[in-house]
Amino acid sequence: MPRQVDYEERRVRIADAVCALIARSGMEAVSLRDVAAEADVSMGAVQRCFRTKEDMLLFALEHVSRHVSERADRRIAAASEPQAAATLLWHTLAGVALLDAESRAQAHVWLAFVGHAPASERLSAVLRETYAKLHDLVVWIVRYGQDTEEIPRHFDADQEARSLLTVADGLTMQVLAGHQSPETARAVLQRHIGHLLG
Amino acid sequence: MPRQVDYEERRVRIADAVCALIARSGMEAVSLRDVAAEADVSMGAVQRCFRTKEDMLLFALEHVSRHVSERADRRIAAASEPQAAATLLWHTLAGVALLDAESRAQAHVWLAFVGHAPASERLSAVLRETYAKLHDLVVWIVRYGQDTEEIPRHFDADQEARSLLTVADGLTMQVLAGHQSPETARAVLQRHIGHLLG
DNA sequence: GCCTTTCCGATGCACTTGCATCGTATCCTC
DNA sequence: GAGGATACGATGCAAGTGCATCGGAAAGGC
Repeated sequence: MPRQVDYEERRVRIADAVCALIARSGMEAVSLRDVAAEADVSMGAVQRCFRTKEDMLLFALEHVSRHVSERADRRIAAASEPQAAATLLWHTLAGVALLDAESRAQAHVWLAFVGHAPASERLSAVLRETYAKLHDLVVWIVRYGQDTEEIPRHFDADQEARSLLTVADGLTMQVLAGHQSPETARAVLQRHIGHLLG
Repeated sequence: MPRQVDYEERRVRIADAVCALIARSGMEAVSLRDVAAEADVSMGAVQRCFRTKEDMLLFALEHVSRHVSERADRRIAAASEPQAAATLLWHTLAGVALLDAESRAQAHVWLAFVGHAPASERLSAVLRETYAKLHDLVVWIVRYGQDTEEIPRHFDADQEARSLLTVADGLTMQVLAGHQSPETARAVLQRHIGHLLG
């Protein structure tokens, strides 16, 4: 058998490079050569990992999606002792909104792909799937909050989850656009969660 | 004197072509040739109107910004008889969120430019300026609503305006991403405005 | 009718793009 | 080691990019 390479690791490395490039100069600055240079591999390696450029971009999006989803899931699964629903909502939505500085690149990537969606049905499908998962997650937390009586029963979990996710997305966008600072964004999110607590 | 041309009209025509292309296939599909073809003018004409491609994109963004701002302003200025603040908010924010089908292209453009912002300080400045104007406008409406006693005094106009604009942006994004239909988006917006009415 | 002045469309050019190709270096099995 | 399969990096290539150039078309003043 021949020389073995951890393709998965390399793919992730390349995906990170893609994210960095998108965050720095936007989606249309992503060329195979630049990606290879950023990831510090040869172009041949990139081509071996991904059949086409679109495959590469798709993987990068899935990479970010996975990151966001898993971070949100962990918040819940890892809670050995029960947490307040408000706390869960806060961490989950703050994570989804990608407000902290380290998530900024991912926020850019997410936005770039939403903008790119009409051009690629495959990308669009990944986006919708991720949104659906996040929505279900938020619904679950809201219901959980109602079970623990933190959140009054008269709220419609589905509607409230939709609102919260919308706010998170809006914050992502406005922080990226420079219209809000991460701090004011966090405040907005806090207030919206506060509304649910009776 | 030589043959005269209405440059402004042509610039707008080209900007519309840019928007159409962005909406159809994303920002990175915008080439001078394609723009010229879409606007049904020659490449030479495009080059005469805009010194560089970036100038063209900048004008397209300003075009959309102007469109959004003016539509919002008109809602208020044209109201010869006083309107309910709730109605003003509704129309203004629905306009900003670009929910109707005809605004879909503009929503795409807006999103594409937010994604492109880090690559161009000039673009970024236009975005921030537009956001600032819209924010001031929404603040004004909220205060107006407080003056007419539609909206309780205890609400902080600045904070509420920030929230509302955030929701509008989030809706733009989620509708584009295919996670919400324009109908559910409108419902979310309605509910958020409803919260303000005591 | 001519001439000046502005505008236009085609073409050229240097460069970058995504992808294909190919000889070589690398590693595992035997 | 020897052999063979695999991954690699450099190079090639056609297509497309933004921008510069230039000959000629159109439109008014004299």
